[in-house]
Amino acid sequence: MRYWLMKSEPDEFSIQQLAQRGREPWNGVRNYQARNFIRDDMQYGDGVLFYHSNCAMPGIVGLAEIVSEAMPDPTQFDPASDYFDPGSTPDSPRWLLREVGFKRALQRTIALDELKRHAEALGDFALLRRGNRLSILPVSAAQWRYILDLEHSVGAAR
DNA sequence: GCCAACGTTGGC
DNA sequence: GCCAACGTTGGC
Repeated sequence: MRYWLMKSEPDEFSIQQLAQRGREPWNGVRNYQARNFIRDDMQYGDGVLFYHSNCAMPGIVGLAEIVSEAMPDPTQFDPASDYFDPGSTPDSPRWLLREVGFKRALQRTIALDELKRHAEALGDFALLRRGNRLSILPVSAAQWRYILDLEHSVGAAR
């Protein structure tokens, strides 16, 4: 079992929307490194930190899990989609997705700002690397536990 | 809205 | 294969 952090802009798709729908095909990933994670490294049942990006308080807002195998992202074949990729064919799809299932919302947002203050304890964390723009990134078991412990601490005061 | 960082594209 | 130009991400 592995752990991941997946970013979403709350204006596009929020943890509240995932809570309502229960599960969601995670379409629109158009980065090869993230695609390789989806294809090669994710497994059914993996844990997901749901992260809100590009918003007033970026941070981790919920927990989810991977609930499907990798499958072609249908939006790559749809000319009307923002994610349309004319270079991809159904015979050899370039972009994949997995479905993500809602687990729970966190009791409080664990903000990026707070995570930065725990950078030393978190160790090498892809989210905190300079210039990081990956929308799907790996989380170690130790980082997963540490972050979930933060949920119940008064982290904002530190 | 700004802009640093990064990935992709395309000319050569 | 190099690299400048461009587009995107995402914090601030």
